[in-house]
Amino acid sequence: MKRKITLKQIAKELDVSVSTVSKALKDSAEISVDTKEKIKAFAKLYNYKPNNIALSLKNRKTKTIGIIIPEIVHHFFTTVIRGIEHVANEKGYNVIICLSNNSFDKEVLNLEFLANGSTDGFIMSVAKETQQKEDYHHIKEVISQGMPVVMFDRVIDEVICDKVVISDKHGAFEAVQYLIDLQCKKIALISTVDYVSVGKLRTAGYKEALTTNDLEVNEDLILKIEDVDHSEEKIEEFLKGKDIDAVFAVNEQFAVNAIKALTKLGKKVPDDVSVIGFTDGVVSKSFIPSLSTVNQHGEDMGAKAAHLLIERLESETEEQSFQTTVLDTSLIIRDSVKK
Amino acid sequence: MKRKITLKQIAKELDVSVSTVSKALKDSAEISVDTKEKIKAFAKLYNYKPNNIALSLKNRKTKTIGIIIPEIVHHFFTTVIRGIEHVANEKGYNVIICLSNNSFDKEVLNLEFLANGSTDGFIMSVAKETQQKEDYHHIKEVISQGMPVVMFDRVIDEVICDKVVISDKHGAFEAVQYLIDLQCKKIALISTVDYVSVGKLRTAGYKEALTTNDLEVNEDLILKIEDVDHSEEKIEEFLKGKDIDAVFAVNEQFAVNAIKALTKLGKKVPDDVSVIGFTDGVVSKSFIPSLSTVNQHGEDMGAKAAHLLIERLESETEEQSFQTTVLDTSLIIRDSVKK
DNA sequence: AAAACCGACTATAACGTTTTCGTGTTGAAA
DNA sequence: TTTCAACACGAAAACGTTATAGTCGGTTTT
Repeated sequence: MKRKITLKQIAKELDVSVSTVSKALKDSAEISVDTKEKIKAFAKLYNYKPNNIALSLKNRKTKTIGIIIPEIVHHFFTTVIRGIEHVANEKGYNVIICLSNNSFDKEVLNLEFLANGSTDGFIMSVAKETQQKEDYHHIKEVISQGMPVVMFDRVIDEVICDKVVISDKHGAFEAVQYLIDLQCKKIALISTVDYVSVGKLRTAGYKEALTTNDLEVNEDLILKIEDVDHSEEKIEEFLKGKDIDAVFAVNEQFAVNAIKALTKLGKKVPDDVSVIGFTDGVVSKSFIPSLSTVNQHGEDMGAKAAHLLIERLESETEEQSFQTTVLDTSLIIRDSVKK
Repeated sequence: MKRKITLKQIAKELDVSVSTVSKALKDSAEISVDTKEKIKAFAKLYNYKPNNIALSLKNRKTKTIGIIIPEIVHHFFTTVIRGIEHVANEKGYNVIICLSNNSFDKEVLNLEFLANGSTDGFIMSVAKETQQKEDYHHIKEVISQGMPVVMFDRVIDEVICDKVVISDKHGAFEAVQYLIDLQCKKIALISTVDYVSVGKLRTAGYKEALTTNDLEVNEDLILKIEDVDHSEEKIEEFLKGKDIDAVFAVNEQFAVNAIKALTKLGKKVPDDVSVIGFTDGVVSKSFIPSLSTVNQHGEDMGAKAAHLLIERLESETEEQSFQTTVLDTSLIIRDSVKK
């Protein structure tokens, strides 16, 4: 087993100083052509590559981006990661991914740990529990230490940093407007509890669409789900006996479960009830009927977040103005709505 | 903006040496109680945390694991990541994830880069292109440099290292056996091209189940798909006019597409044709009819891989015996097969 | 009272780089 | 011959730690 070779070892072998080796490999003009060639050849032979850790320590930058997300087994988040990873790689950065599992404590731990030299900045979507607790000291802390943070999707108004979001409210508005244009009048909403920022915003969009069209907001037609795991029963129970002609759900799973429940209850989708979901995942395309959804363009979101972060990392000036980029959603109409 | 504080700064402030500070914070007996308390209080006040990079350089270990996978927007791989992340975290390791996007070149780059000090070892599933090229020098290279590598799912026999796989062949065998037990006699197989190791193994399991039960292997009933993106049309074309009573597909997508195609062709699933897929993802549960699948237990796989890697990282002795762990699959029977 | 010991520190080296600032040897200009 | 660049290289510091090996004043041992 050959260990990785270092400058020092090369220097010793060739009987020159470490500085000479370093300079030679950087093709410095200070070193004679002969020596340079000799050193380069030797380095190539032994496959010398500078040690990243040593470089990180010296340069005080790691060229890695920390990503902290609540969940990894999650289609949307993975598309965001793909977007981040793509531009990060293009710009010579690596990504190190930590999962909060929606736990506040784990988010704090991850952030603190990565902030101690492991990364140059963060891209994160905060944990559900964090949003619930409304405790953001850990994020503010790393920001105050000079680490740039870019938040996406689940962002915190109170924390001042760059953000990338979609127009949740507007996306929901458009979806509901589409349903209204189909002559739907009794549109149910299946949402999450309000402390999840996106749930709240999408609910707002739903309500706005109704009132804009002079339809009444009927709280009986709104279901807020706390526990995703038992959503299926909850949704079925909720829809039972309800007189509705459309359902707008704030995520893919809820939409699918709604269709299942409706089918069970003897209603046909899309003939009796039209359904639109949020977030375009694998299920939407495959499902029968294929699901109409609000596409969040996760990959674009990740790419934008990465650009924002890297720009900040590489700008000399300590810009104090932060921006919130709002990405458009797009409505994908498939078979779950009337034609 | 307060920068992160260092030992040196603390030492200067309190007018002691750096060593004293270091020792005090480690609660060394060499330092008087008074001094220790003073230093600890100060460190706490300024929220001192040792710099990971410096520690990594000093200790020659980074306490991070590199994960290299072909794709991130992929249910199975994310479950594996979750498994890895879980045990890694438990053992005080971080994970840094790189995507090969199924490209050989990118896999090489990632591996080379991470091997230069960034990680202590690797957990990887090789890129499709790598399997096709059969060029594994990059993996052998890092192994020969003393970096432990654990391969999972798509493993390479030719590379000597720890491996975690599922019993692809046996899983396929069981699924097909199940179909045979249902009295199915004309079972089609939808697989991938042979250079993808898992496709090959699952095909072998399919064939073995047939021959064990004295059924003939009919190559006309076997479809090998190269390009996943256009699988839907390919599958429809393949199934058209075929007289079959069951389909076994080597992944979730193929199974779903098969059901769709069958439905289009006027056949009922499961009444006319039973379908079993491989890999239990989100679609399987949601789909109507819900899909029977061979569950791969991705999370267990990740956990096992992480355990293997960490064990090797932390064992003093340079063990030369490598093990291949074969995890059992389990057949999940849902509505896509006859009862 | 000399020798040994002890308590409480400090200095130094090391991990692998890069970079700034020397320094000794040429060859040429003065 | 002296002076001075130019050249080719080396020494040392720095990034932030930790571990090993001092150091030094004071107390115990005999």
